[in-house]
Amino acid sequence: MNYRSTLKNISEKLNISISTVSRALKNHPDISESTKRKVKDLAVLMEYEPNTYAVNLRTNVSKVFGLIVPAISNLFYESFIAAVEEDARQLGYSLMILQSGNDPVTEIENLKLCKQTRVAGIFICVATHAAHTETYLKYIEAGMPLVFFDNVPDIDSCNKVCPADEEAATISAATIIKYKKKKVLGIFGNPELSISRKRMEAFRKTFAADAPKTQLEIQHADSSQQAKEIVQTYFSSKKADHIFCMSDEILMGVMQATYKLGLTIPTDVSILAISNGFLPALFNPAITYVETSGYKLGKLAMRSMSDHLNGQTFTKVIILPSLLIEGASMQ
Amino acid sequence: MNYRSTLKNISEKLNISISTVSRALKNHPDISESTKRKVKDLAVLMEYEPNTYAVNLRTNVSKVFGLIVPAISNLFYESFIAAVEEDARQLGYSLMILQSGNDPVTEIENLKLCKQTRVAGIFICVATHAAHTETYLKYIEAGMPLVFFDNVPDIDSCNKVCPADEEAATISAATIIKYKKKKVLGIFGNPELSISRKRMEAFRKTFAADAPKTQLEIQHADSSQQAKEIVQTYFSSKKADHIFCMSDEILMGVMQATYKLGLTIPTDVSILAISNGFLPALFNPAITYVETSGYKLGKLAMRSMSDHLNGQTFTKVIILPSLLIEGASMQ
DNA sequence: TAATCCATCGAAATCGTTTGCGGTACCATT
DNA sequence: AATGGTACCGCAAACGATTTCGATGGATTA
Repeated sequence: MNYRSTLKNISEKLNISISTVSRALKNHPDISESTKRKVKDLAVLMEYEPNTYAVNLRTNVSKVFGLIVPAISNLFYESFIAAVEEDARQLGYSLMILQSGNDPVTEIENLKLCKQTRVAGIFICVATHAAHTETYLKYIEAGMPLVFFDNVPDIDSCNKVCPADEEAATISAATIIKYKKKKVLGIFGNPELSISRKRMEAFRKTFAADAPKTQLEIQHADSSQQAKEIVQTYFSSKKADHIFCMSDEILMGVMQATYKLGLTIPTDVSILAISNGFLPALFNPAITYVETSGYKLGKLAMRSMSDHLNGQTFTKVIILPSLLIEGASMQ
Repeated sequence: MNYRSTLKNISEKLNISISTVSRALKNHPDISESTKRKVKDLAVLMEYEPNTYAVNLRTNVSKVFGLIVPAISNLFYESFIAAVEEDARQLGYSLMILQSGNDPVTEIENLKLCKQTRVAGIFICVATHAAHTETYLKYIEAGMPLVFFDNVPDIDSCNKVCPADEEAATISAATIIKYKKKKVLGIFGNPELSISRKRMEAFRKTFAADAPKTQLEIQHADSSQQAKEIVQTYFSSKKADHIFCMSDEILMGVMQATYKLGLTIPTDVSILAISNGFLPALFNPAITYVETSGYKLGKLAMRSMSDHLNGQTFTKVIILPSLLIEGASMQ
């Protein structure tokens, strides 16, 4: 690379001072048009590009956002990342993406790395078992622009963007009730996750209120494999006329179990999931789902970040509304 | 953040010079053990962390890799990224991820950004219609460590890691021949992509050599939607006993078409795909596929990058061997 | 005793950019 | 002729870390 193209370099060739070159390139009013022209022309010719590190060192801010997720290989995060990247580019920022592997220790390392890199802000979906409330608070109090998304800590005064967990579960339950299902198997994720808890409680509550006679069985699965086993075990003794899946991962396991069991959808059993939207369209019949879009959430997250960066002091919690997308997995 | 913790800061509190502090923290032999202790203790206490920008400005290298992909939301790239991120972390590097959106202009912008950021190296999967051979060469000649992956340009002397395109297609064809399929519909991606061309040619060649009497029809699809339409149109007039899918995206469209057409797999039509492995397991029956793992490719890419960084001067092309994973979509 | 050596440390330059402040020249007013 | 104003531009000090080249003082050796 022509790393050798610097302000000093240009200034020497033009016999003017470094400051003048710097100002000329920035259209400073102090500099005459003729000088600006000469400088700019030479800068283009020499393929001048400011040294990011020198700039950052001086200004102490960088045009980079940190983004921490449990794992990149995930339909939801993936689309979230894509959305954030799009908007970041628009604003002249780029993205440093870090995986925590759902490990609290790695998560902290990643946060440190972001701090070291002096990122302009951090998007973070906290790890399942991470309860570093103090750590997060430390960053917030130090003025680091922080936007939590999806799985967020129990901190009041911080910026969060979340899918409407309760609403999604409520809509799900209401839909199941509408179809007059009597025996429902609801599979949720790890109960230590706030998402799982919130969804489950809202789910339960809706049934209790609107269809108390429904036979409701709640189970928890940590992986799609577990979800699959739950369904297989369940159907070996009992039968349900509906299976609800809290997430894409669970949906995957459930679908495989129905294949194995030879269950026809929706006649033998109907299915409804909360999903990002990619998987449901893959099956036949298409699965009816309540959408929680990672992409849309990403857009919201960036807006929250921008607001913060633009000096908005009060924190806020943004909820992404849910949407029922009808497939053909219910009747 | 306690950005105020600098070498100068520490040196003042200890009444020693900045240089001594710097050396003490780096275990320089010139510094006495007692001084080292004092410095290190205070550094920990003050949560000292070197200013990355100052370091980079001085050394002119950063511990960041650039990674450019057409899109993050893609099963293959996603797992590739995950693998690279894992290894990068191990080596103390982090990842700057950029999407080109498959647009040559954006791709160049991203390359520039990488250059500006003085990344330690770049992983890049070039955009479909990108033929900036000169641009790539410029970077290579300037000494920028570059590793091309998956979709690579036609440049000889550069580092590439690719799935074994020919081999994957050859294995696919051989498998189809083994099952004695007579009428095969092969759907490939955009023919302008070297991947598509390579796979198609190898595919054709195998049939020509080993089963010349097979009725082979080749079609191209740019999206899963197109793949779906191709199958629907095809089956409206003719019938095939096998459909081959060059990629996950095509597989998606094909599967939806078979649903629509009411085709049973593998009795009505058998299916084989080249895939990352995620999708095939989702269907019932599971799709037989030839694996091209993004994850494994990511590992290889990082190895190539490391070698380059460690002074290996000769370039090389690494091919990731293919593997047939038997599902139940063929009989 | 003088010369040498080693262990410890500091001063200062350097990386490239930004910016406050001051300076020069020139023209227009009184 | 003295003053004020304006348009341009340069000096030099930051930003924080690294590193070269010495410097110092005490211990060792001839």
